[in-house]
Amino acid sequence: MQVKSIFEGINDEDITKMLKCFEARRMQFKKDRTIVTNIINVKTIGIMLKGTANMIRYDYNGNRSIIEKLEENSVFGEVFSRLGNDISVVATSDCEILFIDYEHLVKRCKKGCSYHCTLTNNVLRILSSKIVELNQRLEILSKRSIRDKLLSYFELLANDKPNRIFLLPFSYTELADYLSVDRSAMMREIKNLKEDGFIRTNGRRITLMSY
Amino acid sequence: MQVKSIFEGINDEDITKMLKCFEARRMQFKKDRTIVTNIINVKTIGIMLKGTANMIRYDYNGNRSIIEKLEENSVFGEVFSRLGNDISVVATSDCEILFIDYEHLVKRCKKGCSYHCTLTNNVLRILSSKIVELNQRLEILSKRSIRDKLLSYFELLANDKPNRIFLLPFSYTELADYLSVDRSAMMREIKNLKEDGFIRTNGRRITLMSY
DNA sequence: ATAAAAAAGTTGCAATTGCAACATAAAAGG
DNA sequence: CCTTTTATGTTGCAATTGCAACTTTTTTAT
Repeated sequence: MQVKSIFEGINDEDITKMLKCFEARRMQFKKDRTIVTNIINVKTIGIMLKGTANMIRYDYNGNRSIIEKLEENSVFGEVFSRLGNDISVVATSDCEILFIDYEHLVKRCKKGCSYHCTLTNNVLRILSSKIVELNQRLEILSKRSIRDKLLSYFELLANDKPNRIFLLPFSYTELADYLSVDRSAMMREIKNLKEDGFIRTNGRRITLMSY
Repeated sequence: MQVKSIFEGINDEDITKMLKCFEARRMQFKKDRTIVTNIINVKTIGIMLKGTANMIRYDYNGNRSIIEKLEENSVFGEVFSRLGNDISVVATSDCEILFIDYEHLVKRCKKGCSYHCTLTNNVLRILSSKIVELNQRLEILSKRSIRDKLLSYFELLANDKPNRIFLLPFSYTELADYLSVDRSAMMREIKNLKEDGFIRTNGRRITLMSY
């Protein structure tokens, strides 16, 4: 999530107070370690303080799906995504995560601290933007062909970039898992898109040609 | 959405007060009328008081996607779904909808009315359950074959039903649009599923056999 | 620096899917 | 009640996709 995190607009002093009040836990994970088994079945949310991770799922055929890419300040957890039994979060770099129980976050403390209001609004904003993201992803996955999936994803990435040049946030292998298609079929389609003049590529730097 | 609506847990008297405070508008729509053009580009949310509707999108190939089925007490709007330029909501029966500006809903009024807290928590709960729904849909659409899409959707529907018998909430034509697949290919696959003993059907009443 | 591992890139082929074009059944509308 | 529309059900065929099996390139680790 691109959001400045849950504590945006709250001063450091208050954040420190809250973290104590919420019994927040700070944890560190090495690259390639699985993060989420620690918080499963609990209404806990994680805030990525440093590093990156992928939220992934393997289906019974062994196909990997990348559900979400987590970056700095990303917020994740069962409330934000369906962190079901078969979903895990794997660190793609060394990272540091803050865990907070969702209940603490939402249930206003009796003192009615002023910053609680800001906090709740932040959570609302995060949930809203999460919904927007999910809908974008749905729009992509609802395309019937690999070509259309690629094009609508690229359109999303190129949208606000000058000259419609953007950097793919994935490796091509990961991109296939993100789009839920076979990697080799996707590579073939990318080649076709290049030949048909829809895109130009230079590694992960892609230019989406204006039609 | 299955949620009891935004006002759950708030007494009728307070609701009436709030509706005035929020400048809520009540509108009626005949079957097959488009609802959403009225609220587009505005941070307005709709609460379905009576009737049903579909949230749909047509892509440039003319394929219809059913994004969501709206029922009584469903809440919809840009905050809850990405009601973009190409998305519309069409009444599938005569219906009555309450429109409220989202800003009013979230921004606590100065008086700090007690029920505002309940309201905010309700909105949070609705957004959370919306996210769960979107993730379920994503899980279905991320399946690589029509067969797996059907099976995971049926699994969802059968989950809490006795004998795993459930009623399809769609016509088969709509189901194809919901799963983003070709209708005839889907019908063929349903036939295969029957022949292979995975399901039994009687119209829209489907039994998902235990494996 | 070099070996090992991962990613990118290819290709043939079989399986699945979408498309078009139907027939039949059911529902809606007057 | 009859007509018209919509939904369901089928099928052949062409196009797309997934799968498997590779080679080449790039990255990572020692």
